[in-house]
Amino acid sequence: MEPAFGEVNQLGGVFVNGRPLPNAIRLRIVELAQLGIRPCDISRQLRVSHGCVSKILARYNETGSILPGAIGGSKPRVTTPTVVKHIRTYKQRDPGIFAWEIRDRLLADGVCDKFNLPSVSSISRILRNKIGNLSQQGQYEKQTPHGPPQPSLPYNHIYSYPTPISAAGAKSNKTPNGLPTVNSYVTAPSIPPYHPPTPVSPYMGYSATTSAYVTGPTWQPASGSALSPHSCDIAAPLAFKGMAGPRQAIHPVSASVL
DNA sequence: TTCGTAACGGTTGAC
DNA sequence: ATGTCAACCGTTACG
Repeated sequence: MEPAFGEVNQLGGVFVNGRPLPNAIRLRIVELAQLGIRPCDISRQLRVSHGCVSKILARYNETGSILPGAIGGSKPRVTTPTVVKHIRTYKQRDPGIFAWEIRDRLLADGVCDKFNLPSVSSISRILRNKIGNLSQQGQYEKQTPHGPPQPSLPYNHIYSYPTPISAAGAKSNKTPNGLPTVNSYVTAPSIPPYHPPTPVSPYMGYSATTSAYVTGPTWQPASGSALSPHSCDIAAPLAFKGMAGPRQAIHPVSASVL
């Protein structure tokens, strides 16, 4: 269960333990830094620990992305893209093939050795989840081992912001009623750019300050920064220029195919 | 005083 | 359907 309210840090800011700061704040941190504000001042102003400011800024400098890293999941240890590809081929050539036969073939064909040979149940799962109806394949093509570091934009209903860029983060995967909202942030422009200050925001400090809502011109991050080169079109994703570093800053749009 | 970072308690999600 | 576990989270405290 997600907490309805977060905890309060030493600076009076609200956070949810174990969860990333909302993108609105992450973005604000970067914006302020680009405006020349010192990290320690950003920390105080936004009531985010300096450790966190430091980390977000460092990551931004390194990857160009304000997004948190991919949380959870596990790397496929055996079901690499190559393996999946072979399994698909076997299945295409012989739709009636059994998982254990596929397993044997992977070994026989040298696709896997005995150490990385998927179990029969893994193969079954691949068949089920990644290949399924062979007529509509292809969606799983060329994924990095960990898949796209699915920017965990989700969650956020507890921090909901009225800032213009909230489009980038104000999205929850599972709505309270359990409806899986799909990629709402991609189509974010459809949401009204400005709700008046939300009364629900637990971020007291943030919403209280005058600078909080980055209203109007103020928020325009200087000259064509990486944040929003063009203020036109899709608001959200622009914040994430995709110079993929080691961490692979993936563009939210491309990351959310489905 | 500022800032980088390890330790910590926490959540997540592919397997 | 459920449990495991390695990934990431932000805060705190130390240097």
